[in-house]
Amino acid sequence: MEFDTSSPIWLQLVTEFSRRVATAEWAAGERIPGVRELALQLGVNPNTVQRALTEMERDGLFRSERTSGRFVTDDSSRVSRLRRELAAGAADDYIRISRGLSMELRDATVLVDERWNENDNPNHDQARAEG
Amino acid sequence: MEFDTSSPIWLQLVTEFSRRVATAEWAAGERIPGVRELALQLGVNPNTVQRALTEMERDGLFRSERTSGRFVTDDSSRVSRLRRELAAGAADDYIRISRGLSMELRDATVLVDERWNENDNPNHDQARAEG
DNA sequence: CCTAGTGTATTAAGCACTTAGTACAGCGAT
DNA sequence: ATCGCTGTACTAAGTGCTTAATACACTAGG
Repeated sequence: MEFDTSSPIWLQLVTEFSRRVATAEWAAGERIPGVRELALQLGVNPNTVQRALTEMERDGLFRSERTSGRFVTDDSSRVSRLRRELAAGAADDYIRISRGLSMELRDATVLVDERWNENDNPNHDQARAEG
Repeated sequence: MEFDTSSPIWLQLVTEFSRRVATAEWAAGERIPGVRELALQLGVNPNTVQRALTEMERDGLFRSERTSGRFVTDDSSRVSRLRRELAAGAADDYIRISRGLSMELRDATVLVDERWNENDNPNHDQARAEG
């Protein structure tokens, strides 16, 4: 997996793991790979994976059984709440930036409409102000 | 100004200064405050402001005259390009996350519609997965 | 019993970011 | 000439992130 140097890797792992839980790629009640294996797959240090998972455990997304592994919470309502929060958070971020640019609601939704299908190609133009 | 501890302050300054240029809060050709005054207003170190402005200068957003100050570029097409890039970048981020959650285009646009007006209140619920 | 695999904890090193403090060159106004 | 303001540069200290390398307690399987 590719990581951005502009924010801590453990935070990016929280985002990725949250996505996996929210989409049931890691289903409720299921055991997830160990910290060492995840670290191998993701190309990071086990300590960094541990950091991310510990934070998420505080939020009730996982429970860890000290010798048999780590499991996604059984509470499926917790999972659907996570999914709603992730979507709402992304929308709010977009809204905040759009309003910061003095855009109108219609401009913001039209822009998403226009760009939705162009984002199939992973090599798409990703120019930013910070280049 | 409030800063997030999860990414470098100088990067957050690039975002904020870009917004100011894109909205003509800092108009094309206009002189902007010095690094020391900006640092005072923003509550950060002058070196951190310097770092952000130097990066943006590389992108042609500013020119600095060593003794009289720093000025927004006169090239208004450069400014409008910046504005388009900021909006498109925000939309692409939102699209990427939405698709990562297996959402449909209609769900994504409806969510922005629903949340647009609620984001007037700055004390709005900002719950995230990472707590 | 013994081995392998869990989560967890600790230490040391390197790196980037942030800050405070200081300094210098150049220009304009007095 | 002097003072004040500019951008710019440098050092030192502190902090957090990341990694490597161990180590420990516990349990399931052989």
